[in-house]
Amino acid sequence: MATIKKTKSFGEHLRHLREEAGLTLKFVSEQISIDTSLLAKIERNERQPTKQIIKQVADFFKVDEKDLQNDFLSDVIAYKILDEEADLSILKVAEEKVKYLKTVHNGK
Amino acid sequence: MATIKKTKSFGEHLRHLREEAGLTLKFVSEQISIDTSLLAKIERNERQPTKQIIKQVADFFKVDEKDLQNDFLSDVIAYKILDEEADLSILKVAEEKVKYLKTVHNGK
DNA sequence: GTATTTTTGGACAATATTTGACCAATATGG
DNA sequence: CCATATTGGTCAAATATTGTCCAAAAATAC
Repeated sequence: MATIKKTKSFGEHLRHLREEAGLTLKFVSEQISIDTSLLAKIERNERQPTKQIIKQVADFFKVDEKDLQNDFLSDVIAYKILDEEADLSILKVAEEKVKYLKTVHNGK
Repeated sequence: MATIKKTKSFGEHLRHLREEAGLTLKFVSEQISIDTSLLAKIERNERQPTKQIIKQVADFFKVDEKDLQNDFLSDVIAYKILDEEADLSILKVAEEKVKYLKTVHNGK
């Protein structure tokens, strides 16, 4: 019960913000000037938000933009892993690669 | 010195396999029937290998296909993080999301 | 119930990204 | 030099993604 759903998907998170504020898709989408259907799809993870949209949403709901961006990025990664049916262990490998690539410093 | 470079990029790994076998790009690319220049780019991480190509390479060098695939996927993730200049901590978040999404089981 | 509002879902053109092929330029090394 | 290996650029074609439009379905209110 006391389960805090920290690990919502990006879309669920968005929806949560909106519903908590008691607002409709139509209203919010108009405020940030995007199509209602597009926002709905983003909440259902059927469309990816652009950085622009993430910024607008963050501003609108007064949450940290970087946090939202990270939330979205971790979503992308999670879905990729599910997609490819890859093992979770590759995250560790990815982490080491990031460190490696950072030191190698070929900012490519 | 005794540093084992476990965390090579996918391309480096490929190149390593090829050079260890003492083979040229031309030869290997002909064996697996892809353009020499394409294979070169893959080794330099300038082109992404298709699953097909990964399979062919794995077969050719007699390495485990799944391993190669994972190697590539972790590369993709690592580059994405570098790209977005995201914090490594999002990997932990991604991990939790994978677990969450698996239980929620909306195999979507 | 039915009217109204909200949300979902599909179709689709527009746009963006990625791919692989081709070929020239550059390196490597006899 | 010459031959062979590798790199790098360009580009059309293939592929993927986007946002819009609109209709269907679901929820909410009356």
